[in-house]
Amino acid sequence: MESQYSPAKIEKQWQKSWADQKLHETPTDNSKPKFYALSMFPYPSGNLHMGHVRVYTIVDVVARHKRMQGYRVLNPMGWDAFGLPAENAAIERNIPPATWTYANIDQMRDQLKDLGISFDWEKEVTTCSPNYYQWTQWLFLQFLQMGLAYQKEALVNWDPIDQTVLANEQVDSEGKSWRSGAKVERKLLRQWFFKITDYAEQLLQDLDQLSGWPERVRLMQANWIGKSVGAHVTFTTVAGDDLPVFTTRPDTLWGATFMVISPEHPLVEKLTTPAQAKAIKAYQAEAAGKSEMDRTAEGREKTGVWTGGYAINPVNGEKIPVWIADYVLVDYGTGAIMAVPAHDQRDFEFAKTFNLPIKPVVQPIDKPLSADTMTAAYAGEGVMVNSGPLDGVPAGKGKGKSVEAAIAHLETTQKGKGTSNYRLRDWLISRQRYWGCPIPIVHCPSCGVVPVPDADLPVKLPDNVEFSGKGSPLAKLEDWVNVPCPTCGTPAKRETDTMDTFMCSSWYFMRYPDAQNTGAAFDPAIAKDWMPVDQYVGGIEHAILHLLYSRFFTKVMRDRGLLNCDEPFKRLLTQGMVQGKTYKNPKTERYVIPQNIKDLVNPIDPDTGDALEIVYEKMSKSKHNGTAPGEVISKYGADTARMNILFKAPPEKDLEWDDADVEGQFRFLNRVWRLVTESPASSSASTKPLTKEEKDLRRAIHTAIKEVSEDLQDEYQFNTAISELMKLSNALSDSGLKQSRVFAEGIQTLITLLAPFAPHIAEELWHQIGHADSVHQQSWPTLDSDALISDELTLVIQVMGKTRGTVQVPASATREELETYARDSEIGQRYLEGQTVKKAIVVPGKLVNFVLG
RNA sequence: GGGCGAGUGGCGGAAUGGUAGACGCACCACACUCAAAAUGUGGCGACUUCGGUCGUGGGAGUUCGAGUCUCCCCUCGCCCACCA
Repeated sequence: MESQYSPAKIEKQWQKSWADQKLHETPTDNSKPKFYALSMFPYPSGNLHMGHVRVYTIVDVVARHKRMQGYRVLNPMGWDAFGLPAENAAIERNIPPATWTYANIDQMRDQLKDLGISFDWEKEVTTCSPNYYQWTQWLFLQFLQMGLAYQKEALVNWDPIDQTVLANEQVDSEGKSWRSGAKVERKLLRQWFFKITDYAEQLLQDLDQLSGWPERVRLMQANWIGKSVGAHVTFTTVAGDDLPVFTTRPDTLWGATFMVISPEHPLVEKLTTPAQAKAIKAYQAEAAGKSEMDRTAEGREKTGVWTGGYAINPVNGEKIPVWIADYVLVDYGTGAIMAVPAHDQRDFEFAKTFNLPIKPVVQPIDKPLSADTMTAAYAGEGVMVNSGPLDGVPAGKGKGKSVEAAIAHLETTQKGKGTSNYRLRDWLISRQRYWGCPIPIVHCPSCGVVPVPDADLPVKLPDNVEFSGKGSPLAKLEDWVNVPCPTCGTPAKRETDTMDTFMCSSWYFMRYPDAQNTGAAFDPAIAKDWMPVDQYVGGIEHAILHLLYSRFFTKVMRDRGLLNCDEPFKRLLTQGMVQGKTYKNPKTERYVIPQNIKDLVNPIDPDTGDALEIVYEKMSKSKHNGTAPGEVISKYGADTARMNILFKAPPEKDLEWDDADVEGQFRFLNRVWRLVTESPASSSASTKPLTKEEKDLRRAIHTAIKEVSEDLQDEYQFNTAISELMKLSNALSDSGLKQSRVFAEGIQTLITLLAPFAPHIAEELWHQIGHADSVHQQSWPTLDSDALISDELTLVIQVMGKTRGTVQVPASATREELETYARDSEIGQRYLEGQTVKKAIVVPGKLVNFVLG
């Protein structure tokens, strides 16, 4: 029994035992309440890193705790397996993407199993497997049927070397492709889109339901959706074409002195006069070469060209010039603005640059504005002037009255209407890539866009593809591309674009509860039972895209009758980054490899002799600051790795990983091991009343139950939960009550409370103290609140709000008695001698504060 | 420019308006050892005339009492941003 704690020996053994017992399989017994624990599934890069260890450990503690609380828990895992790295591997190493991906998955699955995470592997999903992407394709067709998937010409990032579209995230801040390094072009291409904008208002409104989400994630989503309230106003070109604009300041319509439309606006050509044609063409060409990043950079000088054309202001019939400028974006609003230089800073700068008229229509009460003397646009309060029917209306903060009045005027005169505009744009889902889910569409010369019939799904990715790195390999496969039209049978061509991988990850959590279903994406009854996810855990980097897309999918599936929840994730925990310890030379800005440093406390650069700074930064090879989870596990065991990552910081905060700290956690587990294994196998079965020492120990035990339970209840505070376990362990060691039944209760409690955090050692010790069943199938310890009651309490004595000392008093003392105890105590006498007590503030159970006169 | 967070010992971090620094790391001393490691015990905010005094980024305020609440300022981090 008194062997040494040897994680290598026990961890493998228990992992196997749990798998054999199918301990983590999702129960099918619906009598228990459900709890769906979900962690963001990883991209199978091949190696687990510390960030993975952190998420999956967190979700595992939650899942194990919920099981012990009597829930039926679903804790699944899968692989976000499509994506560029597999194609790059194929190009660089001549390995098929599938082979590379599946090998990585096998390796990472083993690494996850080494960590002892209680995933139900029966529910595993892999997005690149045909039995998964068949249903991604089916979902695409549902969207198509619902009118939520469409094709349109769009300006996209085009890499001229690799000949593919790139996502915005794949273009660096200098507008270059992350892979080829080529300057990315803006190219107008026919692409597939999802109409997420139809759900913009719901996606915004329903953020209010998400009280279990971090406030900042909700704000980020709200920012991203970017609702602005204003009016849609139709200007007319002199030639008679409608030229609508969106504005948040319809009250300033009378101050519009020119219009600006984006260089890509469809009316540019028609508006341009022959004299201006050359300048316009040149400007358009220049704008096309710039990435959106370049065009929208702050502080840029205003540029633009007059088309030579004019438009009519609908409210006053004024004829105003129409310019093009790249600060107006084609895909925001209507791609055109009315410019009110007197009250909008951008318009003001533009007017100053090109010497265009400025006409104030809001006058501040105190000092009137004049177009000649203004140095900046005025956006403050005032009274409407020069604005026809609006004259005299107050324009204030929030622009209240004047905006309402303007909208009312526009609506009665039918020149515009109040509306909202969103920053959110439709989701471009097509990619000219091989390693993605094929879009199940056939383009037929006579029938047009034809969906592949459900019975013919999945449209499988062909094997034996050549990877050159230039363009989409699918487009070059003649015998794959050429197919008969599903409708008319005449020769037609397959869609060669694949889907954005975010498509695959937008519904994986709906698939998990029914992961093995071969006849449907999921059984709606099963999905309705398990959804929504009760606790989602993942990185903050997905705060916008993945979470927004998943929310969108959920709403669409609900509208399709396949789900009955509005939101997919009831609670969200965004865990912080795991940073590594770096030794940085502040002079040379270089990172020094730790092995070269002898003194780890006051390190010196071995090359230059400079003192090094210790800073924690994101783990990366170039900084020599990565620690592979496998190294920690083989040296100290998974339990120590888990404990350290949970203890070092609260889950939402960035965590500074230092290999040296691991020792501390290993020491703690060793102490627990010795505490348990060196205790007598049986304790006295006495029924005598408890001694004071026993009562004290019992209070420590139940305090631990209370604190750990609370730390796992609302906000997850694993770090303080573990410190409570340490306190309990210390209390047991210090108690000297090894023979007592209370001590036995303490040991049993300690092991049970420890189980979610360090599952292997808890299981081993549970068996060592004589149990045959699994600790993970025990009920979570129940709190005996009577055990928390103490006969005595420590009364704090304050004088004028300053703490002067404490005194032990009976817990039953009344207010008056507490005051007397404090006054008569040594401390009280010392500080109150010769003083007049004006009043005494008594906080029962806490303190007495004497206010002197 | 707009919005949201956060600033506590050498370090990570604890603190329902009520003994600031729990728990741990590092460090120091002692015990055990031929020695080291491991382990155990004790110490560990600063100043101090050993009575105390000061101390949670800075400044004011509310309160019997403020790390915590209010206002102003500083610094750092994140999100959005020529968004009409």
